[in-house]
This record gives sequence, C-alpha cells and structure tokens, in this order.
Amino acid sequence: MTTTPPARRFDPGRRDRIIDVTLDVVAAHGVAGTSHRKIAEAADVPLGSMTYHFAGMDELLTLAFTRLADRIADRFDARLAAAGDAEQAREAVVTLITDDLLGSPRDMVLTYELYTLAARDPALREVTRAWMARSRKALQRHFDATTARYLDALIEGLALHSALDSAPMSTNDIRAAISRIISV
Amino acid sequence: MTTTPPARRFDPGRRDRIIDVTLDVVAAHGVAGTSHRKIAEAADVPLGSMTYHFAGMDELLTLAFTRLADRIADRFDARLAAAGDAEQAREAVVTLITDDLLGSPRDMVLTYELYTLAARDPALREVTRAWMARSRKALQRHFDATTARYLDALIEGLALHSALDSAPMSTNDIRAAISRIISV
Amino acid sequence: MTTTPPARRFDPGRRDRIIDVTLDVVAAHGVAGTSHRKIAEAADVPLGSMTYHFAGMDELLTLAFTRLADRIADRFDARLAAAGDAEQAREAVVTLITDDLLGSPRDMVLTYELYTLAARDPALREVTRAWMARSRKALQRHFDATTARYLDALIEGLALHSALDSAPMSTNDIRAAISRIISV
Amino acid sequence: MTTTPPARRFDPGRRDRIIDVTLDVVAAHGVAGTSHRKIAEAADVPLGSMTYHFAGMDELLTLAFTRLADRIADRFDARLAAAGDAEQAREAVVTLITDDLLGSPRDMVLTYELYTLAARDPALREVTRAWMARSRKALQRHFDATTARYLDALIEGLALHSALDSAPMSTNDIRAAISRIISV
DNA sequence: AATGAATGAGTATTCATTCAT
DNA sequence: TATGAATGAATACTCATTCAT
Repeated sequence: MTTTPPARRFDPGRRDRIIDVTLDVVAAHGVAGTSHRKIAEAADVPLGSMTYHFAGMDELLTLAFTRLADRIADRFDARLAAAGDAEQAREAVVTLITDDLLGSPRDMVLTYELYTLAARDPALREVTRAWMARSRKALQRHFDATTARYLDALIEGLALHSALDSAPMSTNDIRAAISRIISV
Repeated sequence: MTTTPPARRFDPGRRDRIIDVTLDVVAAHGVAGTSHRKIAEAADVPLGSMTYHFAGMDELLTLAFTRLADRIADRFDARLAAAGDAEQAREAVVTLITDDLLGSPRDMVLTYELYTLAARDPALREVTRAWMARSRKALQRHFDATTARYLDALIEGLALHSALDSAPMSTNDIRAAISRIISV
Repeated sequence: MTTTPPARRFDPGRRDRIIDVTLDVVAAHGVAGTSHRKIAEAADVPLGSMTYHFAGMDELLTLAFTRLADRIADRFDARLAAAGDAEQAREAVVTLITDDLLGSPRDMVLTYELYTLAARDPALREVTRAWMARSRKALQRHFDATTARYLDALIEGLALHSALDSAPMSTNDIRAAISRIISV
Repeated sequence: MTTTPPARRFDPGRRDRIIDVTLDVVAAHGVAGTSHRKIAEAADVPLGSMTYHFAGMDELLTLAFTRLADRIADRFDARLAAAGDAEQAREAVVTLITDDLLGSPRDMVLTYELYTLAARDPALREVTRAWMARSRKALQRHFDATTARYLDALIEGLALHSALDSAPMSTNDIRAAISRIISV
C-alpha cells in the first residue's frame, strides 16, 4: 500500500488544461457521455476542482468549443492566406476538406457535437456564427462575398457527406464540385 | 384514499408509440438529456415497459432515428417525383430547403442529433448512409449521378449554414447557389 | 469479511417509517442538519429509496411535520375532551403545558423547527394554521371563541418562554396566568 | 486581458459588516441555507476572510443573533420608557406587537430562526434568556414582576399566532387580551 | 495580515436495470 | 405478459476548511 501523494499541487495552467481535456472527453464519449468526473480524471484533477473553476458544464462546454472553433478557423485562415491566386485558393479549399476536415475524425466528431448543441443553445450558436463569419472572411480574400457564402456552405456539405456517407468523395469530385460553385 | 387508476393493460401500438415519443423527447432534451424515464412518462407507459420492449437505449434510438430519416426522405422523394422537368426540379429543391428543412426546427435539431450519433456509431451511420442514398436516388430522377451527389452535399451545407448562422440565406441566394451546381 | 445481506427487501410500511424517522433526524440535527442520507441511514433504507418515495426534501418535511402537528393536536384534543367542567378544563390546559409541551423537549424542538419553516413557506404555514384551528376548536368546548383565541396564544407564549428562558415557570404561575385570561 | 480589480485590502468595519450581512442571508435563506460563501458574497468579502475573522459558523451566528436581540430589545425598552402611566404602557405594548413585531416579517423570521437554534444550543439559549430578561425588566417599569412575566409570555404568543395563523389578530383583540393579563 | 486556489466530503437528485408479483 | 417497487451507481454541484503565497 502506497500512501496517496500530497494532493495539494502547484498547478498553473490547470484551468487551461481542463478546457483542452474537455474536448478529448467529448470526442471520446460524446456530450451525452461527458461528465465532470470523466474530465477531472482525464485532466488528473480532483473532482471539486471542476466546479471551482467553472460555473457548470455549460460554461465549460462553451469554452471548450470556442477553443475548437478558433483552432480550426485559424488553420482555415492560414491555408487561404497562403494562397497566391484564385487557383491556389481553390486548391487550398480542396486540401482543407480532404486533409484538415476529413483528415481529423476527432475534429469532425467534435464539430457535429457542437452543431447539435448550437441547434438548441443560443450561447453555442454564437460560437458557430462567429466561426462561420471567420470562414467567409477568409474565403473573401479570393472570392466575392456571394461566392464565399455559397462556397462555405458547399465545403460544409461536402465534408459532412463524405464523413457520414459510405465512402468519402474523391479529391477530384471535391475539386469539381468546388469549381462549379466558384466559376462565374 | 384514492386508488391509482388501473394502468392500461390493453395497449396495442404501445411499442410504436414509444418509438415516436422518443423523437419528441430527443427533440426537447437532446440525446444527452434523454432517459427511459422521460420517454416512459411522455408516452404514458410504465417505466418497466421500456426495458421490456427494447433491449436498451441504443436500440430505441436507432429505431427512432430510422423512422425520422424515412419520414424526411419520403417527403424529399415526393417533392422530386412531382417535378415535371429540370426547372421544376430545381424549384423543388429550393422549396425543400426553405420549407421542409428550415421550416421545421424540430427536424433540424433531430437531424444533427442523428449526425452526432452517426459520427460515432456505425449502426447509426448506416441510417445516415441509407438516407443519403435515397436522397441521391431521388435527385437522379432529374440530374446525372455526379450532379446529384454534388447537389445533395450542397443542400446539406445550405441548410446547415442557414440554421446555425446568424440569419438564414434568402430564397434567391439558395436558388442561385443551386443553379451554379446543376448548370453544366 | 461478511457479505452484504441481499439488499432487496420486502418492506411494507417503508414510506410510513421514513416519514416518522424524518422527525427523529430533525429532532437530532435540526432541519439545517437534516439530509436524505441521514434519514435513509436512520430508517435503514437505501439512499435511492428516498427520492423514489418522495419528490424532494420539501415534500418529506411537509409530510413529517403534518404528522407531528396531528399527533400533538390529538393529545390536546383528548385532554380537553376529558374535562367535565370549566375548572377541569383549566387544569387540563395547565397539565397540557407542563406535561405535554414542556415534558417533551423533542416535540418542543420540532415545533420550533416547524415554526421557522412556516415563517417562510406557505405550504408549512398551512400546517400551523390547521393545527392552531384545531387547538382553538378544542378550547371552545369549554371557553367562548374569543377567550379560546387569547388562551391559545397564551399557552404558546407560556410554553415558549418556559422552554427558552433560564428556568421554566412554576405550575402555579402557569395556572395563575391562565386564570387571568379565562376569567371574565 | 482585463485584470481582476484589486480586492480591497483597507476595509475597516469589515468584521462588523459581515455580522450584519449574516442576518440578511439568514433572513433570505434560513439557517439551513446559510453558508460562508453566501455571506462572503453578500458582504463583498473574499471567502477566505470568513474563517480568518470568525472561528466558524456557530460563532458568527451567535454574534449575529446577539445583535438582533439587542436591537429588538432596545426598541422594546424605548417604547416602554416613553410611556408615562399604566394605560400608556398598555398601549405601548399593543403598538409593540402590531407595529414592531408583526410589522417586520424579516425580524419575525429571524426571531424564529433564533428560537430554533436556542432550543438546541445553550450558547444561543443564553441569548434568548438575556433578551427575555431585558423585556421583563422593561415591563417592570410599569407592572409588577409577576404580571411582567405573564405579559411577556402573552406578547410572545400573540405575535407568534398572528404571524403563523391565517390572519393576524385585530388590534382590538390584542388590546383586550393584554388587558385581561394586566388587570388584577 | 490577508487571500485566492484548492480539495475531499457531502448535498439532492436521476438513472438504467432488476425482479417479485 | 407486464409492471411497480426498488436500488446502487452515477450525476452536477456546494461546502467548510486549509494553506502557499
């Protein structure tokens, strides 16, 4: 029998770590299966620490999904910022779907969890709204506002159908679909 | 002393009713907030009846979401079957998005709940897969297979972005986006 | 190591027992210190049984205090019913205070717990109201309505001051105070 | 990044303020619902300050209720000191009940919370004992010791029954009841 | 001298499932 | 065949108190 190590710990960044770990737990068990207990265990933090740092599960989920949205939007932005012309932009979008979105089942799952919450909770709908606004703004580096909006929707649909259908669409199909939307 | 009213023993269609009511409960509380108790109460059925009729929550959800997908796919199919030519078909798709999908927040919410489950559970991914196959087949009454697939994805994206963004897209925008995808 | 006895028990009257035991726990720890856990343990009942039988602590306390009030009112009633004339009635009241009220510290404590709750919660104020109505009705067997009301208040005050003051009033003092109120 | 406003370090009278605020919290939530956290928040004081200034909740409650009793007794005293003769004293007592006691539901609630604690805790019973001694002493300005004691009990009973019964007694009834007790 | 962060024990309540009837 | 009562595990959350700073 070993004695429990002295529980009191100097642990800066704990709050931050909890937020990150929350996404791991949601990715693994879904929002439906997420609990303070599971998060606390995964973050190696006492259970009481959870409600000390966060008002409740809602606040925690909002913080966590905000972080998810920011991270994905950053990458989205970076890809498009790196594109030099319209054709490179189109390729950036293709890569974005095939590599970034479809390439990370974890983010995919988390994204749908977020959408499900957002469909019900205005606080989380604000997260999706801000995210979509950033996406469109990034697309407007290369496309007009209308096209950006259509394209943003198409990207969403292509990713979703590739994820939940039997087989993902081919890169060529994705490129072709996108070409149809962005060609005047 | 009043006695409890005799629980109804003769209750044909109980199983069916439970399945329907399950969607109501999920719509109201989310999968995360759905429980045997809530469903039993909403269906006016004894709690013990739940595990008597269904192996568990998973089975029940699968049955319920299958029913949801069938119902929405039926409507989708009917709209496109009624279209006489390509232009009518395009309008059918527009109406489908603006009226059927965006017009029913309940179905919207349920759909995303389903997607979230499907992203994790193969049994439910089979439900979304079959649904998408039906959609594409319906679209193929009027469009070639490739276009049907692109269009199906676009429909999804347009509905989702209209639902989770700040404001829904205008009917004209939806029509314009669709036109881009279906025009050769 | 002995194994836990098979938990499932045939236990009719369990609901009743819980209500009774609740008063014991309140008497011992105060409403402030009363919890489902303590009651469950005292009643030898699993914790889950508490919220199975009662909607919440409020319902349980209301049931328990209703029972307390009924029991004390019964005794009150019996004492006065047994009195043959006005003088016997006066003596009955004296005995009631010295023996019944002051003689049972447990009931005294419980009574004040009830008053404290009733001062805040209308549901429990209804309990005190009904109790007081019964007391006055019992007194009206021997005294006019006005006297009954004054006397009822005096009884309360004498009991309370005897309980919370340094020393209880003497029986003679109690008799003398009562005599002043009931003498025309 | 906004920084938390600097907690006020210079805060004379903090201890005093905490004691006063404690009564507010007890009035609002009952002793059962009172916690260091709620008091600290209401007093705008860091939580750690609570156990720094006071040994525990018991000490804090004793201090707070002592203050309550003193305040009510002061008013009681003042009313009777202002009365010039026996008749004015009687009227003072009537006013005391109708205006001071029944006129302040907050004090009423707090008084019963105190009684409930006093019924169990000797430290708080000393508070009620001293309070009652002061009341009787004030009454003895105008009435003999025996009458003062009876009258004190009657006042208590009249206030309590007016508060917890369906309707408060009329001023005339209160005056009549008092007259019976003080008339030789 | 004072406090913000921390924690383990405790709170009410909900739950899926079991099983005697 | 069907169910109401039951229960232990789990849930989110609150709490008084401790203590490094």
